[in-house]
Amino acid sequence: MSLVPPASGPAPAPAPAPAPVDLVGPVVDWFDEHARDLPWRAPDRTPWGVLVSEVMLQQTPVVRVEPAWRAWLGRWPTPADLAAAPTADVLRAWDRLGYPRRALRLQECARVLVERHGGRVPDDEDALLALPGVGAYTAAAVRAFAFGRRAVVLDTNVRRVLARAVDGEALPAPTQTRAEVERARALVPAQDATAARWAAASMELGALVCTARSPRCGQCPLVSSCAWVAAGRPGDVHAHRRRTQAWHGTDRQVRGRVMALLRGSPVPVPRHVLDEAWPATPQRARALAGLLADGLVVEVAAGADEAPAYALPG
DNA sequence: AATGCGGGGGA
DNA sequence: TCCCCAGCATT
Repeated sequence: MSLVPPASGPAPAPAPAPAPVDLVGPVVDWFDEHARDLPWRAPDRTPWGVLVSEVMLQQTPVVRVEPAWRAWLGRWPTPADLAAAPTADVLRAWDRLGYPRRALRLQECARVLVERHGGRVPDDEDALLALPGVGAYTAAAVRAFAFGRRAVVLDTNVRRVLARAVDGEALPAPTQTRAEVERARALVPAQDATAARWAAASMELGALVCTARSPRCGQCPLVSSCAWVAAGRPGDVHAHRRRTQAWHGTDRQVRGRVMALLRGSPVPVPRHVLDEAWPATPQRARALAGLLADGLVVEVAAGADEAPAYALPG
């Protein structure tokens, strides 16, 4: 067989682009060996269980989600169960997973499922995206992991794997770009089952091997083709644009303090008790106003000559 | 595109 | 200490 075009006839087609290295095969094979045994991957999982796990995992690490997820599903095994629960119970069960607005939205989501989807989780992309607290990532993840459907699952792990293996960069850009989504889409296998497997496998590789710090390249199924390794593992070109989120003394810390106080109190908390929780008055007022606006805290009517008290809603 | 939004644990 | 973690909603 010769690659030389015939001397006559139509002009030769332009040389085809070099065949892209297969990322899917090695990563899926690696996953078959190294996948963690997580409860939301168990055969008896439900779509609702998968959805709950995905919402909890939005910015909270797996090790902290796992026990919370077990307790949550034991208490509210279906959307109808969560929809009927007092919101204060929901926020207390959320405990310290962080970003308690997620708990509020998860309950709103359960109520929408009951009212508009017969108490079931839909497998339709648009229906999922319309649910409170469900964005592009979560909708895709639920489709892939709960229903085994093809979806573009692009989370922080997959972004990092592709930034390294394909772009040769240490870390992806701080904010996700349209081009990244399109590239990820082009990589997703055509078959539903394979696509769902690739989604789980690429995320797992990022979580266990291709980690943000101290990646374990010696254990990586892509090491021989990785552009970042080939380039000598250069530093992060986006480092100058990453701002570290301040924490101490921020409104967020005050909000967290107030929520912890209210979670721990079976009765409404008078204003003066909150005053002791955080001495800086303008900041405390700002945080409280924000919590009230978010619906995470309600003001409880007090006696005629008493200062107001505060509690979790519902 | 940029911000605000919790909390904890490993490097 | 710093930084990262299966993001979302709002501006």
